[in-house]
Amino acid sequence: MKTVLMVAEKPSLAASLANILSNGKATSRKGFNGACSVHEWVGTFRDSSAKFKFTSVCGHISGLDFVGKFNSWDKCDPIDLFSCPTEKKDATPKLKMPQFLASEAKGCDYLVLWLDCDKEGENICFEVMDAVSSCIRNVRSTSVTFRAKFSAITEKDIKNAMATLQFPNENESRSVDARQELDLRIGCAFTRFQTKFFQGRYGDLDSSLISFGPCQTPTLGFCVQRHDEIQQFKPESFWYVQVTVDPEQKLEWQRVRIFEKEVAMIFYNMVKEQKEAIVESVTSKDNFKSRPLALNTVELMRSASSGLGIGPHVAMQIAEKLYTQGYISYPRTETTTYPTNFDLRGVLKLFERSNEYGDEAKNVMNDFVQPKKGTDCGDHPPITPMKMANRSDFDGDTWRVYDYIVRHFIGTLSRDLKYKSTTAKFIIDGEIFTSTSNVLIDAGYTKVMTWQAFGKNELSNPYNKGDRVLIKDVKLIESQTGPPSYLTESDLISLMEKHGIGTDASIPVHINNITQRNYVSVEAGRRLKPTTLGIVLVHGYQKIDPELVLPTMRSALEKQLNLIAHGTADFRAVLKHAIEIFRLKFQYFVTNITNMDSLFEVSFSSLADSGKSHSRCGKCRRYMKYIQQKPARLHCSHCDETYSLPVGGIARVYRELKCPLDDFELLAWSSGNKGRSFPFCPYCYNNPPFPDMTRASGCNNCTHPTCQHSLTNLGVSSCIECDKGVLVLDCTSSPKNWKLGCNSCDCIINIFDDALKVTVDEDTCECGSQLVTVAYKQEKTPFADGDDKKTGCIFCFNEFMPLIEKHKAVENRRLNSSRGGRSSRGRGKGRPNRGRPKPPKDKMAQLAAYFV
DNA sequence: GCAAGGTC
Repeated sequence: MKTVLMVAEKPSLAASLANILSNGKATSRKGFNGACSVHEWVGTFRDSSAKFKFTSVCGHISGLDFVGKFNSWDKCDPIDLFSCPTEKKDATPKLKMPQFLASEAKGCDYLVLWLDCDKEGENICFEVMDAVSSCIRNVRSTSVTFRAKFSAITEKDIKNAMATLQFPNENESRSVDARQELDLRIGCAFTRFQTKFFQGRYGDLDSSLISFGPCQTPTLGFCVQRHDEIQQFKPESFWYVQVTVDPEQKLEWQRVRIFEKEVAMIFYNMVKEQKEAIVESVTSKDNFKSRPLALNTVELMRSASSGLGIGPHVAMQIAEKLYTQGYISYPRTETTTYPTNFDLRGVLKLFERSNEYGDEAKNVMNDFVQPKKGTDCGDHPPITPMKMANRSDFDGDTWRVYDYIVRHFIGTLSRDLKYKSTTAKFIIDGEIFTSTSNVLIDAGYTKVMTWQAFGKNELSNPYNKGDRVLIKDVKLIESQTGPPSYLTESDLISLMEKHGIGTDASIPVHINNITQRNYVSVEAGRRLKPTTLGIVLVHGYQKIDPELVLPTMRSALEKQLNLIAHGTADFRAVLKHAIEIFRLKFQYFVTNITNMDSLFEVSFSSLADSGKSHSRCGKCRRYMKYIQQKPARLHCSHCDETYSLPVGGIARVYRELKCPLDDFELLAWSSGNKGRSFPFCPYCYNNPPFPDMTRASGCNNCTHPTCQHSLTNLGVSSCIECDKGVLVLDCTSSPKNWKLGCNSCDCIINIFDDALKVTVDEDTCECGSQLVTVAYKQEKTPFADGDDKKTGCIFCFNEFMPLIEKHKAVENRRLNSSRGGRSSRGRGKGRPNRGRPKPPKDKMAQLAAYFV
């Protein structure tokens, strides 16, 4: 019997598709990666009986990244990112997706791909084929691998897809490869360049990353565009005639308003003369407010933001949680129409006993209205509740999102809101005024979607045709036009959707990005107000190359990519062309960055003006400025150089000591009272002097052979907690505090309280540790024999034991080494002892290495 | 420390 492997895009879909195709007979087991399940049954494939295995991936298997040194910000020029090699890497290594698929594919004869029917899905088809290519023979052959094309998750559609299997479309997949490569190269090149450029010049930028991206930047552009409209807005005065009749009722003027005072005055003077208004006509009509379409992702995000005050990012996190707990259906979908066979009444029935919706659910059940027809995008059914919940089952916001989804669902099956509008038309000396009353006839869906309730239920108009109504008062009112408001998050989502920026899944990510990077702030009513940084960035792009911030940039790119997808253009040619265009744009941007910089200059303070004088530069001997704002930096305004500093903590001047290599003053970094600390040279920290010293290293990682602060001279033993680190004597807070700190992990051992001096000897203990000499003031010596100075091993010398801070790891170590005492000098090379620390690297070998 | 796109 042949075996057919079938793969969906996510675990939930594999389960429901398997259930449909097996007529509910599939058995399920968890895959070895813990995330995916495998559903198995026996059925018929190509007229023979066959074993089916249905599993899934979790989105993309792999993602694109740069190779090796091109991932380092310091080892390459951003322009290189347009031409450097790239490689595919596991998207989520812990899922072990390729291994999982390969293991399930063993022994399979056919592959049927049930990935989502869009370009990303087509791309994942090829990722799946790659993953199983060593396990399924001829996986690229059209007699082995098939593509199921479905447009709804319904039995009819799915079984039809199974009966009319097609082949994966490589062109569509390649267009996604191209998009990935372009996004990566463009985004990273611009981001690295502008981040380094502006961080090297300003001290008070409120973001530690100045990112650029083909989606996030136009998204920011929308917010700044509205800001500009507000700034440029000039209020205009206008006038209108306000008539009040008796009984008290203000009429609306048909001319609404007039922008010339003289003209308005003429009308005012005319109307003012009259005592009566004549009712010329009274007309009525029924109006409707339509029940909502079935709920999709974008609408959920918009309503959460505008109605519940919950941002799209958080709203989607909540929706996903509700989904995985089985309370709602899959929350990422564009579709706004229920599948034809969807059991709407079944869902409604879930809520008949609910305290919250019971009455509404029963009413709607008895007065069931067919939902409005929306769009079927062929992805997933609209978002609906799946299970009844009570208020007490969730925290506040989760409840509010769930409550919204339920009410929206019931709303789609309710009647439209209906009201009667009656308009009376008045004539006053030829001028027309009106009065309209709106009377609710049927609250319809707003009974359950109460926030949309009819607000202006008024008394019906009392007027009849031909009535003469007494005019009580006539006024000429002056007013001014007002500026627009900042974009609401909900407006922004609509704009992004309209311009094709991001997808339903990525829209909240982009919005989150521009807030996290401090380009916009979320104000009252979830309105997005750009920050100075956001404004300056967008205006800067507009000065240099407006296309960089235009929403059309993404769609133009998509157009190019579609040529690949449709097979009308060659993948290589399109990609090469697009990369070249953006490479030139990037070059132009770099050479003209001063245009953007002139905007930064006005808004931010230069490094030279920020921070405090701190320590001396090794090149010019002048004091450098210490900028403590994130990211912490030292700036030498004379040399115009910026040196980054360790993240967090503080870097104080270290006794005016100097690095023997470059003459820079040493700093002592400390992450706090009981945290890590080490000395470092700001120059070496940014430009490691030795090949075995990585960037961002302190002196405790420096292998300088003779410097008194180096690892070579202060290293005591290999770390007792981690594999790769060395415990190094840390004198930065001596003589108050002496300690050993690991140069790799967080391990710290406090030693020799109140000691005058601690030094690391040349000799080693037989356990492999360097011996240490400690000296105390005579009156403070802790030793029983009254000696004020002793040499021994921190770990083995009994007299040192009480002077080493109790530490679990130290305790363990003592058990392994009961011997105490002095050096075992002359006893030959220390035997390798299991469970005992390895000695620090051999000093002579290191010395030799430098002089080669 | 970068992008955007899937999804857990």
